Amino acid sequence: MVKEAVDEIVRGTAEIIDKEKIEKLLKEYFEEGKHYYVKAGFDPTAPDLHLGHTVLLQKLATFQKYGGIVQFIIGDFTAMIGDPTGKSETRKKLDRETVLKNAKSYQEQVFKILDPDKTQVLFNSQWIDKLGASGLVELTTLVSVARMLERDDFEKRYKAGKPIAISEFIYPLLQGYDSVYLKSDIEIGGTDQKFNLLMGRQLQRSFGVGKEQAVLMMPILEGLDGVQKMSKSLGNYIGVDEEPNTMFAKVMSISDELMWRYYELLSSKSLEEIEILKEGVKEGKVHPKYAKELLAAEITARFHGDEAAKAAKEEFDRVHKQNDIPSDIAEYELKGPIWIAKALVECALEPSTSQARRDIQAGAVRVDKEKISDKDLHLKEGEYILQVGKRKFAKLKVTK
RNA sequence: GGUGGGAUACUCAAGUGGUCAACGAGGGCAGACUGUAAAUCUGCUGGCUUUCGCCUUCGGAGGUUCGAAUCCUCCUCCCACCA
Repeated sequence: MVKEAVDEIVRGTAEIIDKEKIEKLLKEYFEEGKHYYVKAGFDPTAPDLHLGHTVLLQKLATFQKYGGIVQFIIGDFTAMIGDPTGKSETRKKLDRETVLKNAKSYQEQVFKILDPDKTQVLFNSQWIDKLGASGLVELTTLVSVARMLERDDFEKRYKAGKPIAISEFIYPLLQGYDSVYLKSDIEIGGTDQKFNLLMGRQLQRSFGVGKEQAVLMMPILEGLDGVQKMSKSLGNYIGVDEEPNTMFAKVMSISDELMWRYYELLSSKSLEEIEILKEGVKEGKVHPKYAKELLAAEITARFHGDEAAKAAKEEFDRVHKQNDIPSDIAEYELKGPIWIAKALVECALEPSTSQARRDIQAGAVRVDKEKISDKDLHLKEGEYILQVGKRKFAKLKVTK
C-alpha cells in the first residue's frame, strides 16, 4: 500500500527533497491514520486556472487520497510584491475586494480537482500582517544577500545588469514564513520555485518549528508553443474553463513532441500505457494524430464530461477533416453597404482595418468560402460567412 | 554624495539633424505544403471610411531648427565604479 502510494506521488515529479520524509508520513497514515499538511501557494492576481496549474493540483489531489490535508494558500499579501519572474512590471496593489473575488473564483475552479473536505483555503496576509515591521526585519536577518543571489533568477538578472528590487528579496522570505506559521510537512511547487521552497525548510529550522518540510517539485508545463511556460500573459494556455470545442482544438494544435509531455504531466493513463502508445507511433502503427485525439478527448472530458468531449471531437472533424464551417459561430448584423475591412473589424475578426487590409492582400480572407483579393470590396445587403485564416469565422448579415 | 553609461515598437537590438513608421533577430499573424502537427519556403508585422494620402510613435516636459529618435535644458527611472 505504502509503496503504491509513493509510486503514484513520485510520478511525473521533477525533483523531491527529503523523499524519506514523505515515505514516513505515508507510512504513518496507513498504519496509524495520521494526517499531514501539504502546502501550495497560489497568486490571487490571475483567477483563471489553466492546465499548467492543474499539474500541481492533480498532485495535491493525489496527496489527499493518502491522508494529506492541503493548505491552499492565496498569496494575497505576497501578491503585492510580485514573484520575481524577471518581468520588470510593478504590480498593482490589489484591493481586498478583488482578492476575495479572485479567491472565490479560484475555489470554483480548484474544486473540480481538489477535495474540498481535505482542503484549507488560507490567506497569507492573515499571519503576515501580524508580523509587523519588526517581525519583517527579524526575518531579513536570517538570510544573507549572497544567499539570495544564489537564486538562479536573481543571479541572471544581476549579471545582466537588470534591476532587482529589495522587495523581491522579501518574497521568498515571506513564502518561507508561511511554512513556519502553518507548520507544513510538505510543500509542492514548480521547479522554478525551488529557491522559495527551500527557503521554507531553512526558516522552519531557524524558527525551531521542530520539523523541516519535504519539497516536491513538478516540471513546468510548456504552453501551446512548446517553448515557454504556459501562462495567461503569454496567451499560450488552455484554461480549465474554456469551451469544450476550444479546449479540444487547442490540444490538437500542439506539436507531436509536446504531446508526450502533456501525456506525462496531464493524462491519468499509466506510464506503461503511455509508453505503449509512444512505441506504436514510433513504429508507425499508430497515427500521431490519433494519439493526440485521445489526449484531447481525455483532457476535455476531465473538465466537461465525456459527452461534451465526444461532441467536441465530432465538431473538430466536421470543421477540419471536411473543411466545413463550424456549427456555432458568432453572428453580426451591420448596415450596408459596408467596406469589407471595416466589416471584419466589426465582427471582431480583425483588430484594425489596417490589419484587415494586410490580410486581404495576403489572401487570408474568405467570403462565403471564396478567397478574396479586392481590398476595396463592399458588401451589399445579404448574408455572408466571413473567414480570416483557418480558424476565425463570423456570420454577417448586412442590412439596408 | 561623486563620476561615467543607458532608456527606441511585443522582446532583444541598430540608428547620432532630412532618404525614419524607424535596419536586423526573435516572437506573432498569414500563404504554400500537411494531420488546422513539426520542419521548410514566402509575405506581413503603429493607426486611419479606404493608403503613391493623413495622423500618432523612439522614457517625460520644454527648447533650437524650414525639419529632431538624433542637438540643448530640466525632470523621472535604471546600470557600473568610487564613497
